[in-house]
Amino acid sequence: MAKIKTGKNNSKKEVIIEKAASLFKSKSYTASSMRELADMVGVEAPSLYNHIGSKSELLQAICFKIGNAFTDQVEKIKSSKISTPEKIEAVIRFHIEIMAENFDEVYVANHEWKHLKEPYLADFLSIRRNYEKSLISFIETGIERKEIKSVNPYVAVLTILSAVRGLEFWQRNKKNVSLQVLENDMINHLLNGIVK
Amino acid sequence: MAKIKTGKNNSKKEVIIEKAASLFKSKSYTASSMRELADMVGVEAPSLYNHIGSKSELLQAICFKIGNAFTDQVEKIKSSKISTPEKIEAVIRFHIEIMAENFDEVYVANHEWKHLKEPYLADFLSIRRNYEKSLISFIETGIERKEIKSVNPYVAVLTILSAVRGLEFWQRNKKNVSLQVLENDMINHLLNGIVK
DNA sequence: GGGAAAAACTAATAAGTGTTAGTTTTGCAG
DNA sequence: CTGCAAAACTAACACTTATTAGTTTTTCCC
Repeated sequence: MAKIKTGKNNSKKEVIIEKAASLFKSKSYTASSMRELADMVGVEAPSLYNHIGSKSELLQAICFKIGNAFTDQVEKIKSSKISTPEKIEAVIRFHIEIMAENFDEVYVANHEWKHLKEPYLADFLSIRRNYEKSLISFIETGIERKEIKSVNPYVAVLTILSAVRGLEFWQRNKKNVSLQVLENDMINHLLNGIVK
Repeated sequence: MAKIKTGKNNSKKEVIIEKAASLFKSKSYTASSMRELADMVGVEAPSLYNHIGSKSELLQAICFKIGNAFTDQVEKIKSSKISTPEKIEAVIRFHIEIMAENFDEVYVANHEWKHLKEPYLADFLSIRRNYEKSLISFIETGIERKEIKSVNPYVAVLTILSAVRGLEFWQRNKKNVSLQVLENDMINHLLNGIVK
């Protein structure tokens, strides 16, 4: 029995997950009710359970979709032979890209992962830790190769990742600053600073 | 009738707010119950209402305490006659300082302000917007004075504020990186970059 | 069109929510 | 020691929560 297609090329389960991401983003996971989600989907709450297992399964789907997207991208960069500044530039670019395409999901993964249940919480944190380690080793290699100043790699990664995460605040100024300016300026700032 | 002092020099209301910040930080505002908070204070839930008006009043107290702390500091810098890079350095330093001293409150203000009720939500957002504007005008002045590269001021502020906000992730590595290294490295990174 | 599976519905449950009412205990001023 | 106010308590309310059970409707292949 083929899965039912609704509208585009998404199963109903995927539609529910998308709407859940939007709802969880605007109201937070705990403050979102299955009844509200059902309203958005256009159905009564119990009907959701014909397609999903539970509320927390929705959060899991969102968090791991995003976690895996970032991990996949960083693995690609790891195996490419470009300079360290170029690697960092590539990281910032795919962060912005993933965020632009999956804004709600990224937001939810960043803000609501705390409400994952074990063992998913531990798994998610492990994914994040590994991702961080990959970036730290980029910086370490760059320092060895004298491409990067002799800084504390952990602090550099913290600074870069935090700055990039802050893109979630950018939306409200969409009109004033284009995606291109944002991307290029942030890369320049994080690589070369802003002092003349 | 003097306020009752418990332990140090805090009224019971202040103790409740402190515990609330700790609880809201670890479980989020919506997922925290007044019964849990009461447990932490060592009292039954209804007794809390002898000292506070409501759950959301606690969130208000936390958010505006932090919002005002940041506003006060930025006003001081505004009226000091130092160079723009020095101003930015000062901003980063007091962010780290306020965060080190009021970790839970800063975390809650950053993550849970969404659950403020009107008109407090609008007030809080207004405080934040004004704070951002102050920083943007620092950068603009710096560009005029040729102290700062000709960058988009909004993006520069977004980058700096986001990086500094990311300090909330630092705690788990307290052992590895000292506060001094963190502070100095981040300032250097955000001013001068990391590329050799 | 008949039949089966998928997915919708209504009704209900058990647990947890913030908060109020009413009462008892505590702690201090005179 | 008396009296009074502050602050604790228990009991309860009105509501919302995620989820299950049981039933009816819809969808779709043959």
